[in-house]
Amino acid sequence: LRKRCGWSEKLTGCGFRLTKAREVIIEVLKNTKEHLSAEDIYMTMHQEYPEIGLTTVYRTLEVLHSTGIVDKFDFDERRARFELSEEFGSKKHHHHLICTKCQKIVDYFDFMDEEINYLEIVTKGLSKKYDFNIKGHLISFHGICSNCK
Amino acid sequence: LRKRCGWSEKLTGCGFRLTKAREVIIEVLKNTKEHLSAEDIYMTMHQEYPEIGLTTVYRTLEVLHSTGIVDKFDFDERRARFELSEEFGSKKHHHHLICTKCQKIVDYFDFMDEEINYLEIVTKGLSKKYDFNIKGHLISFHGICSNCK
DNA sequence: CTTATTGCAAATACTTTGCACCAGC
DNA sequence: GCTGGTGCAAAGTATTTGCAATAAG
Repeated sequence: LRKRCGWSEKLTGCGFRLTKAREVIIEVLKNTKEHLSAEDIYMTMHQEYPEIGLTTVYRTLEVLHSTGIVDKFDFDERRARFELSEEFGSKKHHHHLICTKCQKIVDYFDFMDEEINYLEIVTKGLSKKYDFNIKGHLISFHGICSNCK
Repeated sequence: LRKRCGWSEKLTGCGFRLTKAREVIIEVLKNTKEHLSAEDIYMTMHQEYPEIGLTTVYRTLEVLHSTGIVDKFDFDERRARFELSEEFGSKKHHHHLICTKCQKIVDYFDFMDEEINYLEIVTKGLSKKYDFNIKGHLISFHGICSNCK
């Protein structure tokens, strides 16, 4: 029987303190469907919480990432992008479809049966073969979107 | 009937010139199994070709990437990494297994049947559903490797 | 009261740009 | 010879770090 924990329990459980900045940043991530950069997050909160600096945003994201509360993505850009992990966000697990021309990113959630089947089998196979404790995966397809064709 | 072209034909075909720097950089990429960063490449050539600067390496990689001769990867690092694309390199297409602790990257080539089957079907399905012209994919699993467990 | 957390400024790391010169074709 | 390619130095951008002040538990 596993207790269902919120992000605050997870943070305190890992020895981190609950602070305004952390609360606000999680709130921002909860209220978007986008993959936000550190600066996006900073800009969003800055009106209402001008006392929270960009450095804190970076440091908070690092903490939230290390505890598994947010996922971090490196698309083919310079900056990293973040979103709440499946466990804590409203967003279900998804894969990406990236346009290499306009950089638009489409999230898709509606997996085909083959996709689910594949992941299960291959995760198991790889874990065994390479003696890895696999925690997750990142799948993205790239190409040219309808607008850019 | 499509003519099979080497990288030099591809470059000139796209209106780029053949230069020493481009030749040497491709040579470096051919002689490694690793995913090299721009600086890795620069360091490797620097002994023998001290007249080629880091800037040129960056600019060349940009050209080679834009023409599809090299693939560019953003792992969970600050720097980008490069390798010859399947068409021009000796390395077959592969997926990645990344240790989130020590950052070790394992390439795996030995796909299970499910993996190949999956990719074919899902690529087709997504192309149609999202009206994308899909050129490729990037698949990585992450977790803890045997050493770090 | 103890120690993690923060803001600011400065530092870092990687990458890009401006410009004058050089080299493919 | 025309135009793209290059080296160098300088600028740019995302991110990290040092440090003294502050706040969480």
